Amino acid sequence: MDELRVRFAPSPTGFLHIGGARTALFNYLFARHNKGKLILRIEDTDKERSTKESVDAIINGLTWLGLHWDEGPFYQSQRTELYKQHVQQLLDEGKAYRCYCTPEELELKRTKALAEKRKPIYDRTCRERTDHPAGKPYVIRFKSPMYGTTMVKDMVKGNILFNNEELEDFVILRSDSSPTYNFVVVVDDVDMHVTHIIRGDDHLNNTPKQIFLYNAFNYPIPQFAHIPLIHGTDKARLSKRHGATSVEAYRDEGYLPEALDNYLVRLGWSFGDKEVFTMQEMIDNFSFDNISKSAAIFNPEKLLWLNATYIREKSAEQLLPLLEPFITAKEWSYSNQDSNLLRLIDETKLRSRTLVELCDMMGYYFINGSIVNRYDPNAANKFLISENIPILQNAALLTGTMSPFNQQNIETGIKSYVEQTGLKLGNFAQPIRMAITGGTVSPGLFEIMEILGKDRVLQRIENAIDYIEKNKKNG
RNA sequence: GGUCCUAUCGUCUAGAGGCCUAGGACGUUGCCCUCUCAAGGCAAAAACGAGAGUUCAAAUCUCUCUAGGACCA
Repeated sequence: MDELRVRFAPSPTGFLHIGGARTALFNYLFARHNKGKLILRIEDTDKERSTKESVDAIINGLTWLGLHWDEGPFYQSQRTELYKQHVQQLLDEGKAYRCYCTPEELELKRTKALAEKRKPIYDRTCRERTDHPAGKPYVIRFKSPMYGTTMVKDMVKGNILFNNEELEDFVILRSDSSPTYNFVVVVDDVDMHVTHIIRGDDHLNNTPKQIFLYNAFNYPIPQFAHIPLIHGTDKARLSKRHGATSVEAYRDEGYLPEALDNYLVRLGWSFGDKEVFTMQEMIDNFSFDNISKSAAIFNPEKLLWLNATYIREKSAEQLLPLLEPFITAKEWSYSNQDSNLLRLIDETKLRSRTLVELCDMMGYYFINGSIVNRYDPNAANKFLISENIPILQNAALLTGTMSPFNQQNIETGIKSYVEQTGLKLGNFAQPIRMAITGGTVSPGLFEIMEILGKDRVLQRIENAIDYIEKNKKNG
């Protein structure tokens, strides 16, 4: 069994969030780098909190991120028989025992221990008990070693030594006969022949207990890699309070999966000064030698920058299908063959950091009638004023004479006009930009004019003049 | 409370005792380019948590403290 096998084992109790996604990514990269297998295991033993929606969110999120698994998804809820067998096995071998202590008794022992400044761990009352009082509820505890030390060898943290005296005879089966987390994880990892366990370092303290169980099952201890957690800006563990933390939310906000993957891989992992990675480069270079040991704070600004970088690198043809859901959400329509739209995307993409921004910035193109009701109010107040009526009128005149109406002609036409009149190009251009796009920000004016076409440009300039005159009367 | 982990610019990080006057990236600021906004180019500000020790030499090794975090209750 020399095949390397790793697993990603989320609980379906929420959405696939950023931290989970990064754990999945590291598992995926490690598996691919080493030509191993990635197993997806859904840890849905908590029936109260596990939902089907959450499972779907995990699967959709991983798929969207391009993190493909080789086996599974396996569901713990369907493996209860296996866990029962393993509990029985430990019982039969004398490695576990029934404990009849009641919660009240345990609480009493704990407070007493605390008062006497002893460790509040289970005192092993039932460890050697041989009677089985009928009808009395019990839990099953594992017989932990009482002395000595346990070494966790971790690819990230190094060797960590735990004192066995600190660890208690932990419960493996609750009184309602449901198995506990530490037990189930080990049974599954043994059953699935997992060789490397890559998970958040919130599990580090569970590891010695799990090592006891591996030993009890005579299974070789897997290699561990406990990766540091991701924190929010307030340094607390990343949670819903920190805004969008689910992978699907980022998708819906117009982020590209390659940007999110790239951002996440650099959170805790580095490869010299390199910042931008293709998936293949990540796979080729990934190793636990360059993982940092400390928690990382999630920085939305840098993710935005990476997303912008990836958007810029895509062609308009690649971008258009990605834009589709955002465009249709606004009830705009378009044709895939529209070369003007493709040109506009190419121009606008270097001004947008997300697909949502990109889509929003092209609104003036999708509207065919008047855009007066889309005017940016501040910009309209500044540029659509009586003093600018002559500029707009002259722009309309110029536009009317240009043939063919293309970027080149528009540019030379407008520039020579501006030169003759002694105006500044900026003073001339902004009112026109305002009239035809509804705002003060857009790609190059001459190109936008060509892309919109002569008819729409003329129409919108007229609308703008009307708007000014109407406002004059009202004001 | 106990156990465990962690500690370099605001943030992600490079750094394996001398290549460190601490490098890169995001962000910030200034300048250039320019029809607006971006992009791009150039430049700047910005960090080794504190204290002891080891060493000729410490961001790097050791210890203590401090601060964060996680787990167990």
